[in-house]
Amino acid sequence: MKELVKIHKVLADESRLRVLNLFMESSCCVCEVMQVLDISQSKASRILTALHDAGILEVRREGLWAVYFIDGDTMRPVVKAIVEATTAAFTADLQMVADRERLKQAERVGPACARGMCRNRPEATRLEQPGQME
Amino acid sequence: MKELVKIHKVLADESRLRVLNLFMESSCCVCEVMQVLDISQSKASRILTALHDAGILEVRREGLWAVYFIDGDTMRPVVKAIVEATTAAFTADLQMVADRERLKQAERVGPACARGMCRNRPEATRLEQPGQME
DNA sequence: TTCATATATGCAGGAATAAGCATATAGAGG
DNA sequence: CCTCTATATGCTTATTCCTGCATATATGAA
Repeated sequence: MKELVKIHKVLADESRLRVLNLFMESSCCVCEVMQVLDISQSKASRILTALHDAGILEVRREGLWAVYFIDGDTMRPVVKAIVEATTAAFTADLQMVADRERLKQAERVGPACARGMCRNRPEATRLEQPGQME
Repeated sequence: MKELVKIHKVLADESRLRVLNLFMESSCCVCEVMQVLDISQSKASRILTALHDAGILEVRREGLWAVYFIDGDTMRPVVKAIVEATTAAFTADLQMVADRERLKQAERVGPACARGMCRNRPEATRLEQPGQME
């Protein structure tokens, strides 16, 4: 009951839905999410944390990176059913398709690099953002 | 996309979930909802309106009563899938079972009667509310 | 230890939401 | 027309939510 409210609450936000959509493509870390959606680092981090708290995502640490991912086996059945019903609607959505496409081009570099402020990899720049589509 | 946000937003509330649960039992009107959940008339009305706006419930007018109901055929597939995944979790929930049970005892009388202020049917009293269960 | 980089989080302002109260609307029946 | 009853809604207040900014924490390397 409380769990149901929590799940729907976390999915009742456009940005969080867009992030969830990325995980249909692959696992990703904070830096990739912020690149693809062109959002701030804190926002990306909070979204991933929220999806994790709701039992949708798992995390593992890989060096400096926190890699979030979906694990259908550990996900609770109720959660899984709702997530699947939701992601099913992503496949055909233009915005979502574009996001997943952009994820493929994202590099696993951090916020500094993504902002072009990294001395070690100055060539890593922010991904191009298309105009809003709806 | 906008639709997905809307659906999850309307389901991200305990009272609205409890109301949705009632429709697994049968169609109902505002007065029955307010009796079973022991909430105000305006709150019951707003909840039903919200579920209707989200495309979950339909309405028909029966005299003075507005009868809301679920129509699986007219419901949009996305909505239907999410609603079904959600209601599946209701069947085992104690609170939900109790609510559905109480709905069977509810009479289709209006707010005035439910408050015991109706001259024509003074015997119609508010249903007993059990202690909070979780 | 100290630095560099990636991620998490405390805080504050503004926006959206929820609920009660009072009132408006609508149908049924004189 | 008027009255009664059921439902819808405008207004106000309290609370919750979202986000940016700044800062803290964590990991790896020198």
